[in-house]
Amino acid sequence: MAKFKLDDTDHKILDMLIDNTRTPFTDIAKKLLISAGTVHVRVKKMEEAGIITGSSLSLDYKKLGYAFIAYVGIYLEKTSQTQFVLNRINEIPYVTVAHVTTGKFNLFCKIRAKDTDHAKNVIFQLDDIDGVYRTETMISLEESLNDKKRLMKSIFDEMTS
Amino acid sequence: MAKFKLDDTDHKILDMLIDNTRTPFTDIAKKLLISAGTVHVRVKKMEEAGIITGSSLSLDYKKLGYAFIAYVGIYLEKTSQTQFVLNRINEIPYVTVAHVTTGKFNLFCKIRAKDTDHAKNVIFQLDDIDGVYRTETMISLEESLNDKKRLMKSIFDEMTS
DNA sequence: GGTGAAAGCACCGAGTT
DNA sequence: AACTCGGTGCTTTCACC
Repeated sequence: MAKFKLDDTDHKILDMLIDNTRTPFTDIAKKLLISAGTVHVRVKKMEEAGIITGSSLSLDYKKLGYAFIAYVGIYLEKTSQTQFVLNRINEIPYVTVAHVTTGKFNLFCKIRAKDTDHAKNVIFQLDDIDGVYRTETMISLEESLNDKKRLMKSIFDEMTS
Repeated sequence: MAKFKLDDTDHKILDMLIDNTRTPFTDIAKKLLISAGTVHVRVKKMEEAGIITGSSLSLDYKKLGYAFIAYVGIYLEKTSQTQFVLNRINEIPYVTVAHVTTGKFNLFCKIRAKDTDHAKNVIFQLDDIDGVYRTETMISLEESLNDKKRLMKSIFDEMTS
């Protein structure tokens, strides 16, 4: 888990790829005044180092009829059940991410559903897992994703300062 | 925001691209026993319809020294300040996503930081925003992302049933 | 660690069925 | 809507710096 050394060029390559993984390496090369081969080698190295773990499509879930987002906090009967419950949670496809947390809840997850009825169904599934004592739901009325470029820039500035 | 009609072929194309946006269309074509041109046309249509909104790199933030994740619930003095505070929140690069919510909190966000010290700093920034009455933090000890393919499959099964 | 050129493919539009 | 096909341009490798 050691920090990996990224130089200015790596950073600029990531910056151009982060919001469009299909940006041609030739375009990147032109902009950075290096050869396309170099871009290729550097991307490959970042992949091998595990910095770049993959590339994923961004889909508009609203257009697919899945506009409902909620966060569900989960209280367990005993913390020793954490792993078991986490495994059960991850079997539910409508749970997009789950966390083991400190604070109020033992577990915490984000769900994506069609509508309130569907969400109710998912939450009932969560409630029904053995060891779950109680759940608490927060419904998202509006989601605003932050720019990944901004975070990258901060991480990079931090590295080089 | 109407549902878009995706057939089995579209679904299979998305399925192959969702975890690797650089999968060659010729590979997809071979697997689906259609021509690469058809794959191209269908992807383009899904882009035009706004189903596919983009593609993004997945990075290992732990390897970049940003292993700390927390969720912060925000109580406002007045709900009329929601938009103002949301805008301020989105200026902080370490906030990766923010939501307007019902339930306990008025706003809810996810932060990514280097360590507890850094997180403290980010949370103090949130606390300092005009109109924020109080915040409540849940620290993630472990994050487990769910497979996007599984959600896609469920969405698709639902569409065709 | 970078280059530039060359070979191999992929992309993508035009024309056809 | 889907296919084929060809021009264009991207990727990837390799000998060399």
